[in-house]
Amino acid sequence: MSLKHALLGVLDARPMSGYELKQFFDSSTGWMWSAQHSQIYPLLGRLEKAGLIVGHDQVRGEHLRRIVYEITDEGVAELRRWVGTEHPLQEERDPFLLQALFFDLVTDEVAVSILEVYAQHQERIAEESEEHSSMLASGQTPLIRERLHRRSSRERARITALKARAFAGKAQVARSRANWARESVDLLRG
Amino acid sequence: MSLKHALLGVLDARPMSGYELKQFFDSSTGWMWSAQHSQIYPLLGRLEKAGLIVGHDQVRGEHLRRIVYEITDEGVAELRRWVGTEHPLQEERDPFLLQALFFDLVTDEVAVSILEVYAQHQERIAEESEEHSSMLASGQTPLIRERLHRRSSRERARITALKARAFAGKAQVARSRANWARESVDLLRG
DNA sequence: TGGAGCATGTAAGGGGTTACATGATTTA
DNA sequence: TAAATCATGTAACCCCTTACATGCTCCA
Repeated sequence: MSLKHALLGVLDARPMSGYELKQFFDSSTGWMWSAQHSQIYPLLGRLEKAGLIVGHDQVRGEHLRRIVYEITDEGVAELRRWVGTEHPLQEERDPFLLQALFFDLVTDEVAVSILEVYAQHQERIAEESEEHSSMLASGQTPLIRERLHRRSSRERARITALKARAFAGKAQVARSRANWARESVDLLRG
Repeated sequence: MSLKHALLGVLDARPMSGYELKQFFDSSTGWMWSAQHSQIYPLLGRLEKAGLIVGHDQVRGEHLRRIVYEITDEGVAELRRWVGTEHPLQEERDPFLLQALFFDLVTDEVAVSILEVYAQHQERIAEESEEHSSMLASGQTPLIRERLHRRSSRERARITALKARAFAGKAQVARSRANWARESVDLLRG
């Protein structure tokens, strides 16, 4: 139920429509979670039925309608409960490492070329996450500003520090994957 | 289609039954992939229908039967094709980092306790993967011995090096997650 | 006026987990 | 003889992706 709590977590900053949520997920390399709109819209409906969010209809122009969802007190309570709970830590399942496990079946050249694309991809994620982390630390992303709006300065410091930490984690993992891939390339070229 | 190629990759070392494959996946913290038997048995049937593997019935005692699957030449070709292909690199979706992103909703104590369990879990994965990596490097796991059976010593060196590298990657990622969690604990404790 | 973007939905199908179900063989 | 292990299957359900489907509004 990660998407559920990803939605609640964003709506805890400010009310949004399904369309806005989708755009937010797509920004900065998938934020920390992502989903297709076909998954978001039905889930928003279910969350409303469950009383965790409430939707308000808005009209733009004559007929273009959208539903802006706001988190309820129960929604915040559910999010807090989920965050404060230890969840079973599932097995790592990394399709790329599975592929790498069988690199002996292809030539060094092929393996190197696949590893280099992977390394670049992970480096991009690492850079974007580092960037996002420092933006959060200095309270410069649009959403963090809204989130901090009615908080005391003590709370603000804690919130920004913890959000920045999470993205630093994403960055570190990506950096470590990239380094491993670069080392592997060096080894194969050795 | 990762499980499909995980199965082919193991069967490329030696023939196995569904039951043995399941046990193999469960050994050493989920190997590089894992699956429930309810997913394995039907898939083996489909792979046989597709001609990538062939099953041979065996009987133990009077009535206990099992089906031992062997990879075919087409199976090896399919595995090689898959390994030599660049696959779309999907978004990172780490449920734990999502949870960590909202740690500001709980007390430092709760966050620390959750982070410590996570750190221990990742450290265990790192240790087991490092161990497995060096076992592979020295050709000491049961499966790698079977895999190397009919290979030249040149091939053997390359195969063990690459398999060990893949598990080294798993270890590095887990280590990096554990380090991040420990750093986070230090930060929260001030 | 046409195309990009706004906005929301449903349907089909694959991958994965949990639960249901059955029966044989070995070992304490 | 009872429990652990061997051994294989099906069914229901959830999450996610891809595709199908519709209509409005703003701007060049």
